[in-house]
Amino acid sequence: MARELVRQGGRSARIQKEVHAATHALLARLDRSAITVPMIAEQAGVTPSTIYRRWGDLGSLLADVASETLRPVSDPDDTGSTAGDIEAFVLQYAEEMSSKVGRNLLRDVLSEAEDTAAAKCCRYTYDHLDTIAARASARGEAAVQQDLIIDRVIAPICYHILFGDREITADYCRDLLAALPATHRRPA
Amino acid sequence: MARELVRQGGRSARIQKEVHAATHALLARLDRSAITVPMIAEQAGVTPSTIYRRWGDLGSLLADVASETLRPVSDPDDTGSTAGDIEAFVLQYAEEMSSKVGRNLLRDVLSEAEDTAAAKCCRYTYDHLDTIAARASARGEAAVQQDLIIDRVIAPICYHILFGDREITADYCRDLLAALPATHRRPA
DNA sequence: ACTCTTAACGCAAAGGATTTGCATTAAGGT
DNA sequence: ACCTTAATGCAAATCCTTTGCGTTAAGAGT
Repeated sequence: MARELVRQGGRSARIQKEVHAATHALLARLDRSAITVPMIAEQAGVTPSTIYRRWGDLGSLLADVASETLRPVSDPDDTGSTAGDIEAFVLQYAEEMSSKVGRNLLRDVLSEAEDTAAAKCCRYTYDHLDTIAARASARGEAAVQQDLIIDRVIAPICYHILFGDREITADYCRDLLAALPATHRRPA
Repeated sequence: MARELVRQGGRSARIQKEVHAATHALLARLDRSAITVPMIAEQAGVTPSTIYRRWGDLGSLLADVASETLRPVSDPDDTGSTAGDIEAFVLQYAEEMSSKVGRNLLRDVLSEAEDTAAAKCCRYTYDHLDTIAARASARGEAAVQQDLIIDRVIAPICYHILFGDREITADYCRDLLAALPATHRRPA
């Protein structure tokens, strides 16, 4: 993970953007194992030593980029009901993460010893559930139990993606959702 | 992950053992990020190129060693009841995996693109549950639902270890177990 | 037991990646 | 506008990784 910079404006910010963009571009057309720091540096128009000094090594840079990629661009869909919001969010999460690129992003984020990137990604999930919970309370619906959704739905999805011991289908996700307490699921 | 060797006896086997042992020894006294292939090679008394040719890179070797380390040395404890067996197994799993070394092993195993090591580790868990299930059926107890234990207990434990968003305590594990269907838990 | 084939290894040179010292540039504060 | 120093660029030094070629020994066949 990148250390926090003291100077965040101008050149530093521009270089960070260039390096991230270069990494994306390379990830899009090359296998992860074929990508090197000097390659990224060249594509970004910086010297390798800049990347080494800011990010430490390739793994940290990839983790940083991955956690940035996984940052949600918008709030989860508002379907009108809490159960619907949760289902929509979970299905989208599962689809995104179980794809080949999603699995790679997950791996990059989780394989760093410094778990800043992992914490960031984890927070995105909690944030989405917060948003859904806020809507629920605005509608006067029962409170959303975040932890239960993480433990009973998100966690098994991640487990199977990482260990590769089963396919993540929409039906499987719906089964997980159906096993939640009644306040969190759609009426059957 | 190591490719499968055509010749498995004599020298090859000895070298594999030496390299694994050397990796263990280094892992025990150095930070993972400080370990290199040449270091392992020297400690094992082989040339680096041998390691590169057999394992490909450091990550694959570490994944191989980690999956070997995680191989269980014995069957799960027989506590006399299925619920007891499950609880004992889960608590031990959680303790082993949530420790610093356990977390590192998990990371090493999961960060490889080739998921042979991950599949191996995953299988160990299933095998243990199989053993517990066989005992249950020998005792005439209800069948153990493997998948349910993976999804509802093992998966959340792994999720929180990997993302670092909460401590894994014995109480937390027991809470997960208590939420299982009655046939899988201890009487309250 | 002996031979044969070739997988796996050791060695060393070549090719890259990573680190580091020093000069330069430019953020952010005065 | 000036000053301090964080962050970068450059290049040399170091270390890791790959590769060609000769050697060793595993496993099959006789």
